[in-house]
Amino acid sequence: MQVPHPWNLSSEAAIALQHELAQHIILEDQVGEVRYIAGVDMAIHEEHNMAQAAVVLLSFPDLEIVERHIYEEPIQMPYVPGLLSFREAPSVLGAIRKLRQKPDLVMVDGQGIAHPRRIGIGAHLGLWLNIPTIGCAKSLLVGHYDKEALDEEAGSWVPLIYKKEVIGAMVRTRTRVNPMIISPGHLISLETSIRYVLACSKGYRLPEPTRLADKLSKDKTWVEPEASEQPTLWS
DNA sequence: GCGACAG
DNA sequence: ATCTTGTCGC
Repeated sequence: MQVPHPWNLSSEAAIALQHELAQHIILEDQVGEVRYIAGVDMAIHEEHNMAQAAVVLLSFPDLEIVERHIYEEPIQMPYVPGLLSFREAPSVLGAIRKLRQKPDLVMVDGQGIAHPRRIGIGAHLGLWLNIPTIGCAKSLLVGHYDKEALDEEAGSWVPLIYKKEVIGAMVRTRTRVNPMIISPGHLISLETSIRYVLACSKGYRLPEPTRLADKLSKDKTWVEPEASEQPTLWS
């Protein structure tokens, strides 16, 4: 398939590319042993037209911080509902490139396949990296669910439906707090996605990987540690 | 035609 | 995403 591909596309070209790429998304588990989970997120400094992407690598199941990196670059694309990956993925990939250890699973802020064309930024990144990914969004892009059927207790969830199909789940990661929208990205099933999200939830609405990445992306005092001489043993 | 619309 | 203080509840 066409990965890599350019990211600065017109909306029409981007949508056409999504239709093509969506054909290659795999929702069967190909998740081997999970020892490292990465969380990624991005913040914007509108005044300087800069994007600050962050990646935090955690050990699993301990969830101890192993690595954290920041990557900055000018914003290239505007935010267009349904085309978020074209705005954020380039920066996020810049941050992921700094990882010394390859993650076994990546949790992304945004939708996985819970998207109009079944390829939100979570799924898109999974395809690009060829690594299992999970989409963890704070709000809905598309889909509906039975609000009454979702219990208030942490751990409960209900399926997210779109055009008669299950595209994800509304997951209560914390008691009496708005649910997170969870959907598989690539190389993983919905059930497994929910399992890892709950295993990474530690008393906050956002699971640890994305919660820490979110915090780091907004950090203005962060100074990237001394670049090591060790070569990366993957990307 | 009219709303809805990840971050 | 970002603009922003205090405040209610576990």
